[in-house]
Amino acid sequence: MVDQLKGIKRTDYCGEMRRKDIGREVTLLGWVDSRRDFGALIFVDIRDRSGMTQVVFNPEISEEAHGTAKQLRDEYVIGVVGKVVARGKSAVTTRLKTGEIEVLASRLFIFNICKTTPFTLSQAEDATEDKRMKYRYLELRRPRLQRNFHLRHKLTLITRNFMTREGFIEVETPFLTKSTPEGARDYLVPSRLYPGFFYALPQSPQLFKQILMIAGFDRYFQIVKCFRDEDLRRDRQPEFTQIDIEMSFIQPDDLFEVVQRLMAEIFALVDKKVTLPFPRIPYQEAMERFGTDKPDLRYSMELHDLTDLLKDSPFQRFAEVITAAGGIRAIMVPQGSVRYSRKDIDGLNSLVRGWGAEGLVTIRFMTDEVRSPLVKHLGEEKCRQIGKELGAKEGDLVIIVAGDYDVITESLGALRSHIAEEQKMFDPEALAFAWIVDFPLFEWNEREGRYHSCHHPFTSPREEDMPYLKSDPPKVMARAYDLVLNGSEIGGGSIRIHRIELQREIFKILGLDKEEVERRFGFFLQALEYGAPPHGGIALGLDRIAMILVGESSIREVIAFPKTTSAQCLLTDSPSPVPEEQLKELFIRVKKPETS
RNA sequence: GGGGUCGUAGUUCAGUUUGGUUAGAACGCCGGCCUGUCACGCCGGAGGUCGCGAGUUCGAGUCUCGUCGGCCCCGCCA
Repeated sequence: MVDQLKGIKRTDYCGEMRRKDIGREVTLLGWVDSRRDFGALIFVDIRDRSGMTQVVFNPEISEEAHGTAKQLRDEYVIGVVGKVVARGKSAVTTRLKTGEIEVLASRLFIFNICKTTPFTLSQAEDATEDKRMKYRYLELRRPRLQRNFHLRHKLTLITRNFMTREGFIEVETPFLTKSTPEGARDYLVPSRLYPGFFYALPQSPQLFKQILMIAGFDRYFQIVKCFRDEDLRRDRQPEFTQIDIEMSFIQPDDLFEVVQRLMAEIFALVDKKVTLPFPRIPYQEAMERFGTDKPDLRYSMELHDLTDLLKDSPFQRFAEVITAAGGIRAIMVPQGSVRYSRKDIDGLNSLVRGWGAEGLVTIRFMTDEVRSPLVKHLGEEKCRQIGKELGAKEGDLVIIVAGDYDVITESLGALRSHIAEEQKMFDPEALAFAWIVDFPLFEWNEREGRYHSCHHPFTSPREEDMPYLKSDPPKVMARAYDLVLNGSEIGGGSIRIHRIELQREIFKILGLDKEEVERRFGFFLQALEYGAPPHGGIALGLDRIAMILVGESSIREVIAFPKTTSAQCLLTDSPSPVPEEQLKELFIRVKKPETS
C-alpha cells in the first residue's frame, strides 16, 4: 500500500522546471496539492517548497501509475517519475510558474497518506488563527509561509555576510544569566544546584556586549533570541530575535551609516530601493508633528497646533482648555468630508475618547459651505481661517481635539494612523525610514516617585546637557536613537556610558542605592574600571524587519512556532504543569492563585 | 488588569435585529460517471454538543448572566 523510499532520488524541485527541461525524465518528490480526475485521465498538482508542477496520469503511458493515482488524496506524500513534456497550446497556464510544461507520469510512489486536513491548504481562504497554530506544520506547508521563511533565512544570511564584511564578529552570549530587573519582567530559570537561586533569560545581551567592547572586540554583532515576560501584541512575542550590534570608538553617525547600508541590502532582497541617508527627526518634533515617537512617514496628515489661533476664542470650552494650560490641535483629512459620514465620525470620536480625550470637533469644507458645530460659536470666517491654516480645500475635513497637551497629541496621532490605514492613504509597498533622535534621558515615574531611564541606564547623556544632570534631569537629552520604518520601531540604541563616575551618578539619579547597584550591576561597574573604550550600538528587531520585508502585518507570520496573545503555544500546548518530581529537584513548591 | 470583537458542519460563513416546524450555503469529505483539466464538470450521499455552563420562557443558535478560547487595542514592553 505504502511505498518505501528505497533508492528514489529527487532530480528536480517541482517549481523549477521550464521549457528547457522538455524531454528530460525527472523524479519529483512532494505533496499532492490537488487532483482532477477525469476517469481515464488524472491531473495532479505536486507541490514541494519550490512550487508546483502538473503531473498527468494516462493509462496509455502506465496502467499501473494511473491505477495508483486513483487513490491519491490531498497532501499524500508521493514520488513521480515521468517525462517533461510541453503543454498543448490551449493548456498552457500562467497559474503556475511551470505552466508551460507538465510531467507525463510513468511511475507513481505513495510514501505516506494524509488525513483530511482541518483546513484547506491549497486555497487562500484562511482558517481561524487558533486552528492554524494548532496545526502549524500544515500552515507552514503553505506557499505563503514557505516564502516568508525563505526570505527570513536570506535576511539573516545577508546580515551575517554584511556584518562580517564590515569587520564585525559574531560572539554568543549566555541565555542563562543574571536577573537585572530594571526593565521588562524576566523569565526565570531555577537553579538545581543552588536552591532558591535563579538564572534569568536575557531581555537583551546589553551588558555582555558592552563587556565585549571592554574586552577589545571593537565590532560585535549577534543574531540572538531575547526574552521578555510582558503582554503580547501583533508585533510582540515573548521570545524574539535581535540583530544586536556594538561598536567601539564611534559617534552615532558611524553607526547610522552601517545600519543604513545594511537596510539597503536587506530590502534589495525584495527589489526595493532604500533612499539613504535616512531622515533624522528629534523626538520632540516627532511628537508634535505626528503624535508618536514612531511616525509612519509614508503619508503626511501632520498635526497642527491651533492654540494660538484660537487663544481669544469666544467658544467657552476652548477658552477653558487654554486657561488650563492645555492646547488645541488638529489634523486635516483630504477628502474626509466625502469619505466620512456622520456615523463614521462618531466612530472616530469614540477612538479619541479611548485615548482619554474629551472628544473631537469637525469642520467639513463643502462646496460654498462650511459645516461645523463651531460655526455658531466662532463664525464661518474663523472656521475658514482654521481650514486655511491646515490647507483644507473643498471636500476636506478638519478634525480638532482640545485638552491636555499629551492626551490630544497622542489621540490625534492614533487617529492619524487609523484614518490613513482605513482610507488606504499610502503606498503599502513604500519604505519610509527615519532615525528618531534626541530622546530625553529620564522620564518621571509617578507611581514609584523616581526617575526612570527612557532607554536604559547605560545610555550616555549628551555632552552639552551634562551640567543639568543634577539640577534639572528632565532637561537632559540622551545620545539615544530609534530606527523607525513605516510606523514600526525596528531598532533602538545609544552611545553608552564608558566612565564609571558618570555611570554611578546616573544610578544615583535613578534612585538606586549603592548597595543595590552593587548587587545588580557590580560585575559591570568593575569591568568599566578596567579601560572601557567609548562605545555604542543598537539592537534591531529582526522579526519586525522580516514582517515588513515579506509584507505581513504580524510577526507571528515570520516566526515558525509563535505564541498566542495569551502567551501559549497551541501546537505543543505549553506552558504546562510539570511532574512533582521535577519541582522537588528544583526546591520549588507551587502556590496557586486564590480563585475567588 | 481593562476595553473591543469574533466563536454555528472538516473549513469559510449566512441565520441572532423581532425567540417558534426538520439550523442553511459554498468549499471540503465519501461513492459513481467522465481523455485536456487547472475553482474541472455531472449524479448521489454522509456530516451539527450552534464554544462551555447556568438562567428567563410553553419553547433559546437567537434574550440575560457567567465562563473559556482566538484576534485587535490600552496598561505593560529599561
